[in-house]
Amino acid sequence: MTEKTQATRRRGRRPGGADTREALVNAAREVFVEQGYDGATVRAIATRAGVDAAMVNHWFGGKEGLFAEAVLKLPFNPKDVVERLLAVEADDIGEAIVRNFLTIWDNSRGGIFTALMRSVTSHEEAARALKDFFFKHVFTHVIAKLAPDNHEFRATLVGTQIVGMGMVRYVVKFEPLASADIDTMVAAIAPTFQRYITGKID
Amino acid sequence: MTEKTQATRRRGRRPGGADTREALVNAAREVFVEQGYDGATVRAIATRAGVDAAMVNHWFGGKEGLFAEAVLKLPFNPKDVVERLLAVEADDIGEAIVRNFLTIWDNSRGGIFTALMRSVTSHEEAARALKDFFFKHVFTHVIAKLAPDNHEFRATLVGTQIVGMGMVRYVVKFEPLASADIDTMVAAIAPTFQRYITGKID
DNA sequence: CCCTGAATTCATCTAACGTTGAAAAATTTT
DNA sequence: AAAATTTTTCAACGTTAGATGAATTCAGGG
Repeated sequence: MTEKTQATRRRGRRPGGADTREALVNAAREVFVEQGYDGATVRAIATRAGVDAAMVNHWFGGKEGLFAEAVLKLPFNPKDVVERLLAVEADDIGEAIVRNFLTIWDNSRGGIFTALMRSVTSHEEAARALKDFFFKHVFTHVIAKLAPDNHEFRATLVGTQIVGMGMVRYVVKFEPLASADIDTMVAAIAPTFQRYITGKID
Repeated sequence: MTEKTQATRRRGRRPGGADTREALVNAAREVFVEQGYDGATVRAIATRAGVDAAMVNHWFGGKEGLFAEAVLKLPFNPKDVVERLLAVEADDIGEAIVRNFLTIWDNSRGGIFTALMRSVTSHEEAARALKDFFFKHVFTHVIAKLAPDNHEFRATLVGTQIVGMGMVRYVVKFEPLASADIDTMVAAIAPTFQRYITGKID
């Protein structure tokens, strides 16, 4: 089995357009998701990418640089989400939030969300990144348009329910919520978002 | 400087009733809070406790045992919380939840909560502990008494908002929510809990 | 078609980790 | 008070991590 059709890897530059850099970023995303920052080893990432561990240093200056590139550089495409959220009527914003985020996160079976939370709880830089990027750029945008007052406080309230929803569904995986279909989640949670954005909060 | 008033520590049993075990548990709680499971080193914990790292093995069988003892053994006294929550009227349960949890957690400036989340996101055992212990024993108790139906689903909904509240307030520390006083938090979030427990969710 | 530079692997290096076993001192038991 | 037990430090081991420098191979410009 596993007949050696290829010669044993020799050193030196590899032929063809093999994009080592991209292979590393993809592998890193996977391994960071599965293992967290500390648990993920440079060697494991390099092995999965099919290259030598030294390439991490060559291309990213080290593990930290690869992490910044692979995990902190948005796996959740905020532009699209913001656009879709800005398109809905004020009364439908709660439902839109639940649907959009659950759809995105369910796609990776929660892996991306879990990785983000692992980073946020274990990595100072990641917590700042989430704060500045996610909340400030995504939410105050949407909320400044729809909320009557207290934009910033309302944005943080929305944040609590978003993060909590993901934590229970993907990280702690508490049933029956972890397996609930999206319609059920919408019925239960959308009113919370709706009130945090357009309702009375004091 | 640093005149050596004490003789250099010699080996052998120390005189007096110095409780090494307890010193280790306390130090471990601090270091696990600050560094998470992987980041916390046995040596750092032992140094803070003022003893040798080998004592961790002697008293707890290893790092894992110390973690179980220091972090997984309830820093939140569930008995008291459950009692207080069971005492309130059905219509006041939302406010009671916000007040009780924020009061407890604010006491440690969020350190205990942060440690728990770090453990939950990085440690399988901790996630299970939170699930079985916190949700099942604490919430289904309170909720089974007050909720009309769907006890388990309602309990998980409550969980989402509790965890999210703590994550934004203590871990990500997003303002203005992180510094909001408890009355403000009650006004904003209590209705969410109230609805998750006694309201319509489908 | 050579020659410079970029890409890649390999073999190490150093540092840090959790753990262990033996030695020594204090306490407890007999 | 001698013997047995418990507590503690110390030195060291085996592992594993991220990083590095030299050697080697390919690509591209003149």
